[in-house]
Amino acid sequence: MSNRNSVRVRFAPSPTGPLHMGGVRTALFNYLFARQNGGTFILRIEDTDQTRYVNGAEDYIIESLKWSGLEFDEGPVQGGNFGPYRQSERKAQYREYADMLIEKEHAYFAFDTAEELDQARSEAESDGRTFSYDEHTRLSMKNSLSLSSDEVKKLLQDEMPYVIRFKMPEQAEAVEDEDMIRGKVSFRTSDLDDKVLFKADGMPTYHLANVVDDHLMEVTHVIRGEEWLPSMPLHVLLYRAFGWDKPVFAHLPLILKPQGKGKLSKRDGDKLGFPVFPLEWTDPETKEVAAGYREDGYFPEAFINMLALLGWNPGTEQELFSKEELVNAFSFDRVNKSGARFDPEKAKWFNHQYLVNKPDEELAGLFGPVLAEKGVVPPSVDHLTRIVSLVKERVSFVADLWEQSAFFFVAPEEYDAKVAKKRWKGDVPAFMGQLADFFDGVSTSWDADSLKEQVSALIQEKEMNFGGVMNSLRLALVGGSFGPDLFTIVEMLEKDEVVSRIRKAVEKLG
RNA sequence: GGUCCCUUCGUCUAGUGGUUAGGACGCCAGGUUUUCAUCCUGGAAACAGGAGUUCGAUUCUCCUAGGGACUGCCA
Repeated sequence: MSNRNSVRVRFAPSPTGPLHMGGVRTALFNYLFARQNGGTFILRIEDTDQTRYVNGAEDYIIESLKWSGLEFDEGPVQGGNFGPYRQSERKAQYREYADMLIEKEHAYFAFDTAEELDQARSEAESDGRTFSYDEHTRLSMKNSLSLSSDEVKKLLQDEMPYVIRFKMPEQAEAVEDEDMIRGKVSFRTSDLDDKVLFKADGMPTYHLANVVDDHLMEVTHVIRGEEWLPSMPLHVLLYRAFGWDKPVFAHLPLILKPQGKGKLSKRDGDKLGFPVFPLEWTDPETKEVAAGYREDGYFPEAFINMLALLGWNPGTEQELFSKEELVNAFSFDRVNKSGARFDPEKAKWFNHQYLVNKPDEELAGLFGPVLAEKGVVPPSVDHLTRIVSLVKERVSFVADLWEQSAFFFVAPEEYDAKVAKKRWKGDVPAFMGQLADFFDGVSTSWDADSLKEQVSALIQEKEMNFGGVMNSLRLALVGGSFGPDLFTIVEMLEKDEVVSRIRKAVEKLG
């Protein structure tokens, strides 16, 4: 590594489908660590499996990171000094490194067909064992270790398909590594098998490509999901076989499903009604649509904040963090070892916090398109801003502002039956007619305070029940028993509208 | 099955060899709002089990149980 002091980390997803929220969190922790250390955040596309490549997945990954605000410094879009950043475009070099290992006798050719391997596996299974391609079995398989050099030469000349396997050291030893999150993690080589490094289709496997690229790209810290922990010893051994310094590893805890067993999956989202993907995704094959946080109305800052607290905590009681605050506060010392169950309710709470803290003008701007969708002629910016300020504390999402404020734009067509039954009775209906006449006759300034004063006086004069009248008036104006201060509503609705809504209610409710 | 990782309220988590085991989400109750929501106050709610070390373990060690990941010419 040329420059040991500068931190270089990478997020290396495989374009086999939409990026999972767990993937975004992995990217986030890489990003935070890079920014905190003035380092470089790299995006590398690991597309070595041609059979699993999904169209549009790479664009999806890039757009997801962009939406999440995780800008990378080097990657397939903007390039960099260590490109290309797609493994398919680095294809040529991997063979060279595989050959290097063969030369050093750390790897060998294996000619076993998929069928032969399947057979070996099922035979072992019927014996109650598990087949492992390792020092005990490799000599009974078809490879350059078991065959004579002439035989191998001939097979190669005949263009017999083959893979290149790593030769796990025969001498039993413990492979240890100091993980940034887990501390010392140890495996015995005798438990490990001879993994394929180079496939018959001319592409490297993840293990080879990953180690070679991390080395070539001068990656200093490998921050990835816990699912990679079992392959850590192989990777350590590969670095050693190449004679390279290994990066520092950090294996992140998994994100588990909200209920039941196992890690979070796409199905959980469908079942429990929350997104597992940052952006909406339409499967190019089935046309199935999977929900996204963006489309569901989450703010990227809230999404990122929520994700950061899933597996990491600041050690203080602070829960709301801007991206900059996260960069400063983040530390691997405070990343948990155990998997974290995802809680959709808490995700909503985060969004609510961000929504409430947003300036009313900004929310009004975001609310505009929702109104347009509802066919409402948008009011002035000032008016809309005021409406938003009155109802924003009641919602978690911009789209929900509609149900809390629709009555400001559209007169109610229906009235909450329960409220009507409880309030709209006795001498109230008759009084409501008088109230409409009163409002109609108001010639003084139309503002909440003075209207409240006058109406209160009227109620007192007629010896009406204040609560009954107020709730009935609310029912007439709003259609239900919810919403902000009643006289503020009266003021904002303006005289004609208030009068007409009361008369309409009197007519409809009798 | 094998290997490895993990284990504090329902969930996310803080924490210490001696604490009333703290906070947040959610839930419940009361207050404010003559509505609803917000907000405020309060409440229920956890150290997986068993040994050992120790004057004393939730904290250290071991075992058990439970959970998870991996075990592919997938990543």
